[in-house]
Amino acid sequence: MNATTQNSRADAPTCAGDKPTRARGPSPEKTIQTRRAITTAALSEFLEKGFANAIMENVAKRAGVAKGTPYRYFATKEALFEGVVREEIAGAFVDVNPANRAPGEPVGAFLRRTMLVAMRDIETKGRASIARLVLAEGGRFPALVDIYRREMIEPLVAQIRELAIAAQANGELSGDRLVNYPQLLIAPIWYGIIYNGVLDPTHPQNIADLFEAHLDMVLPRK
Amino acid sequence: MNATTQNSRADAPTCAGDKPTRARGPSPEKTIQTRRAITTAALSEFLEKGFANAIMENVAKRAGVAKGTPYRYFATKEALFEGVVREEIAGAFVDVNPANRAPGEPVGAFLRRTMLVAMRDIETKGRASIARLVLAEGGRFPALVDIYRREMIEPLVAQIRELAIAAQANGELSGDRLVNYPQLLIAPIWYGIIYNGVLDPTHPQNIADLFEAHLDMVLPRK
Amino acid sequence: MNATTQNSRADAPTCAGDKPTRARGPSPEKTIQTRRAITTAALSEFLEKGFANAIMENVAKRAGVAKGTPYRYFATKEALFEGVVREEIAGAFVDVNPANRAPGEPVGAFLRRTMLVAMRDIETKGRASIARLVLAEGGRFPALVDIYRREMIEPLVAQIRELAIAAQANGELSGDRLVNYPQLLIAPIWYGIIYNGVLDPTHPQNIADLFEAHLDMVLPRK
Amino acid sequence: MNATTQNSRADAPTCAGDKPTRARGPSPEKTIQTRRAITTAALSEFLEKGFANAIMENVAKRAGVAKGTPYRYFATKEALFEGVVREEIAGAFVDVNPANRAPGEPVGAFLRRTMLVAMRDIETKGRASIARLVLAEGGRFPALVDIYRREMIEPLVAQIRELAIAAQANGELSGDRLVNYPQLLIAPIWYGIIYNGVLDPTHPQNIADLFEAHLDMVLPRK
DNA sequence: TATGAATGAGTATTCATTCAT
DNA sequence: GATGAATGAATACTCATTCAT
Repeated sequence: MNATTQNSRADAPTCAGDKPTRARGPSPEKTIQTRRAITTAALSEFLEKGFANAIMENVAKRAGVAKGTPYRYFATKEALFEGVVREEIAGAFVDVNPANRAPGEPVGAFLRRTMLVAMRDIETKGRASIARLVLAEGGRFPALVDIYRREMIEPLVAQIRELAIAAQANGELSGDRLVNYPQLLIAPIWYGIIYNGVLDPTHPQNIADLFEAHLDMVLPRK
Repeated sequence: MNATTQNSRADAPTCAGDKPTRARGPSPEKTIQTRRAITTAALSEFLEKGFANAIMENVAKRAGVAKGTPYRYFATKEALFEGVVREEIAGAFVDVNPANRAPGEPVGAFLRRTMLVAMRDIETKGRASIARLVLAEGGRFPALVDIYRREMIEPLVAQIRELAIAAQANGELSGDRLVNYPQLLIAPIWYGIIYNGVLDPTHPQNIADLFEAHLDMVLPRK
Repeated sequence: MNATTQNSRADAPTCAGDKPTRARGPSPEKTIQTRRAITTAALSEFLEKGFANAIMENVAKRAGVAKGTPYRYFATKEALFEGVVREEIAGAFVDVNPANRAPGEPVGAFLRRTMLVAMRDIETKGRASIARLVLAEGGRFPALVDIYRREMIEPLVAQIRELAIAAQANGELSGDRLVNYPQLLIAPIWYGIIYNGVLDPTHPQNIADLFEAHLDMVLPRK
Repeated sequence: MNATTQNSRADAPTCAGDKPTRARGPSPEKTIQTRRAITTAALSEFLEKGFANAIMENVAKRAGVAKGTPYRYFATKEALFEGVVREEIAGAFVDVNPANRAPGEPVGAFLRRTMLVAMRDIETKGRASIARLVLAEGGRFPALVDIYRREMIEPLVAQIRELAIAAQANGELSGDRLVNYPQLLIAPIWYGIIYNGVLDPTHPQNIADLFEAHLDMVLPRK
């Protein structure tokens, strides 16, 4: 807010006439950094422990701030959780916009070069973790699930339905099952997510491979 | 089921054909009733609130017993949770034993008359709920997941793999994707489970329909 | 372990006309046995854990009876404790009655052949344990301490005072310290009791040796 | 004692001779006050009730803090007990270092002007109470007893042994009983401690008088 | 008399949240 | 804005005691 007015104060044992280059007042950059440190720390904590077992003081420690500081950014633990997960959800969308399909490009090919590619790093980019968090805590945070559904699931399913229609039109697909149940296309991805996260974390499956095999069955190349 | 344990009184050696020897002390039947009341109550509580938010005293209240009574049966909240879920898991197995396939019966037909049928009541019989509980709490209860995987997932996937091989052999199935990834067959079920439980409980999908559509794509009739 | 004790009932599947030598109704001997089993068990439990940490159910188990049985003999845990300790106190008295001193026998000699001898088995006979129990729990059980003082300490100290007077009279003892503070004679015994029980149980002192050295200083032979 | 720790604020580098740099956060002095209030309260509670019957909430109340506050300083009731008793033990040592004996001063005289004097306020200074606490709870807190033995008993007994040797050398003492059993010198003190604390609190003995009479018998003046 | 299932008052402990500095 | 000491509601768990059988 008051840009460049305030110093971290510790840096400013300013006695008479000893004035720093920057004026006093809170530095907005620092605030933003602090906030990011807190959300990052909180995400880790929530991913590791789940909401109920996450401890606010741990979040503060991980972020390198005092116990009370997170409360300056989020009024409650719940608000922190929702805020953090909401932000992460926002960046996790997988886009298979039919408009990007090249003219004459088979739907299968299009999905392979877009969605399948996105699946390669679903684990490393944290998207799978967020999905698991939503699954585990969704029951207690319907608002979060609403966002997730609205921003992630529904748009994706809608795009897939369009693609299914196109695939039906160009003969790649026989029958209307995928048109009626476009979710069937992403079901293996969810399976991979829960398998790797919960069912058998010690023997993780490659989600992309799983998805590719599924594509091969449902939308065979050629 | 617990006939052996509970009838200790009825089995007791009686004299002139009349009343049992064991005349003193509390009745074992009551114990069994109490235990059942507690596990039932606990299951509801855990399903509603999750492990961390379940309150032992609520369990007792729901069961109509005193606060301390559940501790006579389960040493800790954790033991209660594991005990209850374990018992439920035991009764949730879906069996598609290939040995039950009629000679000459197409694999698709077999799956439709066994697995698809089982899916009709997956929600009402509590199997879906248990699956969700395992998903939500599995991170904190690896032992539970181990059981679930060992008793539910792995046997089922093994059976499916066998069926996939059979399907490949009799020409129902082209390619070996389902042989390599038999999980793909049940992925839609998991999707339905998490969809109905978390992603959009207000618009539940019919899991059987979803599964049937999937079967139609992967193992078309005729 | 308790097979022998507990099946007293199982051994008597008495049917019609098969009548035991003893009539029915409670056998007074058995009652007495049960009572003794309980007090013995309770003493061990209290000695091991102290009053507060002693558990009634453990007492019952050690005694080979059901949880409720001790309550038929002692109304409360406190009553059990007091009853048990009281009984033990009764049997622990060390008698140095001056009347037993042989005519002309030096007081020192008399004490060596009576009290010193009693000290040899103070640990093995449980007298030291009881003393420690009284010390540790006396604060919470003044009534117990009253008994202990009245039945053990005061009579003993009175006897010692008499002996001190006699010793003074016959020239064994110079000065009236032991007449005024007869407790000084038994102080080393108490020291030994607390040393062996609390201060350093791993290097127990021989209480009799300690007491003898003390006697040698205070009432030297010849 | 804690001068170093507590004056951190006063020591802070100040500018033109005015207010300290550390302007933010709670004051460390208050922390020290709180801690002391808690340990003091805890000591009273433990002395009155013993460990098992002491109630944490009472400690907090006595200290004038909230129920949770003691846990900021001591992780558990046990830690609080050990911490408090440990601190008290540290300040309770009775020193009769032979090096302080004046040249030519009789050992008896030395003990009268050092140890006997220390005995005058053994009850008022809380040393007797601590000893009783160690006696009563030592069974459950061996670590505490270890400290007590290492810091109090053993050094004292070692010093007494040295003095006994000196007394033997200068003819004050005949025989080697006190050299072999130096504990005999302090036995009356222990007797007084347990007598006043447990055996007959309503008729407390003057421990110093008791000890003096003992000295008179063992190390007579002149 | 004896049994042991059930009771529920009593307590240690945790941790989100507040607020004086 | 930031700090971290203090707060106190919430809860798991224990165990003496009761009483129907």
